[in-house]
Amino acid sequence: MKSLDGKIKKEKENGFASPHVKSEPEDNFYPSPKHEKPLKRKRDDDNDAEFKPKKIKTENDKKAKKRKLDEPKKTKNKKGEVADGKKKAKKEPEEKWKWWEEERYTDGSKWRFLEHKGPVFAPPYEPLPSNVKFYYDGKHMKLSPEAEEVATFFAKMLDHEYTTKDIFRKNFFKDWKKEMTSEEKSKITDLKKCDFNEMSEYFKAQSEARKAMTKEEKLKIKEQNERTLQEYGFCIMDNHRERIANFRIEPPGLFRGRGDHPKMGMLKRRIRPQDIIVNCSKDSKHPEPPPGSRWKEVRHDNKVTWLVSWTENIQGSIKYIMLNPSSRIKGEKDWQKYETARRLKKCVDRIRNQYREDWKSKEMRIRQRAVALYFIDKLALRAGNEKEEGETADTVGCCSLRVEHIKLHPENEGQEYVVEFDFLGKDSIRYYNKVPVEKRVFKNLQLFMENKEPDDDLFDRLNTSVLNKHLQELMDGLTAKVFRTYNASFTLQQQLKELTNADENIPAKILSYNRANRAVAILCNHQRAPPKTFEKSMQNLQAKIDAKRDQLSDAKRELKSSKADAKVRRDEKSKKAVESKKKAVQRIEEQLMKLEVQATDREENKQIALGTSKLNYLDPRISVAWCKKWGIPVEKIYNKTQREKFAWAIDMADDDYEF
DNA sequence: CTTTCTACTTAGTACTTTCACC
DNA sequence: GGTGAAAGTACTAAGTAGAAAG
Repeated sequence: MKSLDGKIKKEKENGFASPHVKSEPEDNFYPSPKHEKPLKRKRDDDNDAEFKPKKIKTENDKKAKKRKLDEPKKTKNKKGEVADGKKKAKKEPEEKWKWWEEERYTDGSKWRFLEHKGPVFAPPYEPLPSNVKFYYDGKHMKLSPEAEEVATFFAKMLDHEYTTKDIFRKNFFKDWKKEMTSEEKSKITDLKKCDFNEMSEYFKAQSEARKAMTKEEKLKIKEQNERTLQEYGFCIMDNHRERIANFRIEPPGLFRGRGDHPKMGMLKRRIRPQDIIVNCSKDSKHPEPPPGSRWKEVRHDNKVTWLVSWTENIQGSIKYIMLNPSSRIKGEKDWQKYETARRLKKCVDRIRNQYREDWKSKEMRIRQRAVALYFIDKLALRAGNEKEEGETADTVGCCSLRVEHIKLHPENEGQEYVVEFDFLGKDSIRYYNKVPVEKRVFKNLQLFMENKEPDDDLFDRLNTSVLNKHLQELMDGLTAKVFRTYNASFTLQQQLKELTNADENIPAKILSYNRANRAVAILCNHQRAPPKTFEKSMQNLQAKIDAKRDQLSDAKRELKSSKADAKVRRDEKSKKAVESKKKAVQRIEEQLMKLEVQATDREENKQIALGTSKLNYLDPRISVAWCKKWGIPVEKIYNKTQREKFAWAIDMADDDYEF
């Protein structure tokens, strides 16, 4: 039974960042070029933009435009753009297709026309030069190309800790042997006797050489990449040229799952044309397989969004090539997600009352369902599908929690009915939290845990499918994950309201935004490994602070002496000197404060990742509205990629948007 | 009903580029 | 103009959820 030291855990009081003021690293803000949007069309005048896919719904009375052919946009690279003249920041957006002003398909189909060039395969294996040798038991051994390739995968990871892990080594060795000739197999029987060092050194040298390339060489590569992107990185879907997210096939290598993965080290095999299923429209120009090869299959299924798929050999799951988040097909779905969350907002009170009632149910399954839902709602836990044991790392979500993952404290640090959670969630990220719960919940948990072993399911009468079926009855389209979206977005909106101070300048407001964002990230338990350079960069910052302090005391001393001087001399000049010294002191004090605040900010962000919530949980219209309301350029909040993904929100949200 | 399959979203990290500073 | 940190991007694993199969 796991008992964790109470001190290691991070503080996590359901979520809110401590309220210091801090400044963001950067503070050269351009004076808001006022994000002008000529009166956007209103999406709906009745009530909030309802987004119901699969239902016939004409976007308010407005006649939606037909999806018709407008010329595919040329996508120039940024360099080209700069070349063609003064910065015309405004020019691009105007010619962008506004898919959100068009009607959606209501028949479950995802497209009418789809044409693409197929995937880009991993480059073929290049055998090592003959001077780079592999040694077995101290003796040079020339490997067959197949065995050599797999050996290089291991050699490339030599510096990594996981090549020392037993499971990794065992899995690797087993799969490596499969690639060996029978001779090799009979010779190489012990991984410990394998010396990959020359190979490893060779790759390091290669990567150094790559870094040391001349400007011209680098540019050439860049141009080649750009050509590949233009050729394979886009497709035509319903008359629009859309960016593909991942048009390159995953190269072979050694699988590294996250956390304690039983399959780590296994060989991820090379994908060939005959493994590939292509999806496109019948009347499109079909992608050509590489000369001398053929596709596994070409199909024309417009009920799905993917262009290419293949089955991966580690878990046997299917991988897909799909479109970029900026595409219509992803954007519509994203928008819809937030509309579902907004519908939940309207009925969440009812649902909460209902599950509270259900805590008293005489049926065990209903009580379990109600307690689980309470956790999902209050703590933003994931649903917790069951997983095949031994196939993946041992992680859980709400429905799959086991008895060993919680501890009950009738009384803890002055609070009653505290539940202590400690488990590994998605990506083997630890979730640790101590939360006071209502007495009824507490009593129910005691009941659920009675006569169970630590590794028994806490909710033995519940799974995600049962839970979701129930949720579906409470609200159309409601599933467990909607609660995460809802609570995240709601928290952002509420925190922005609370933290934004009208009198503050733009950097301070952005700081507040980041704080609100951080509150959500904490709620959703979005963590990251502290950056490798963290300690160092923290030290650098501290050094800067110290230097600033010294500078400050110097300045103060000077001020003092100039004051004394002025007292004696009593002339204009020395008075002026005093004034300027005063100013200097003030300026330095300000700078010092900023640095200190920056340090706090960075410290607070050490293990918290803001990106995931920003990209996946926060209704972008809340952020856009906030920017508009306070005259903050959207660019301060969203970088270019993010602005492309959220173009719909940027276009449609007014400053008074309410989630 | 349970299990398996499929399609899609969400996730952290490694790598690459940009930017601020000397 | 060189360097190191920060920002941005690419990558792909790991989830959710619903449908199909057994």
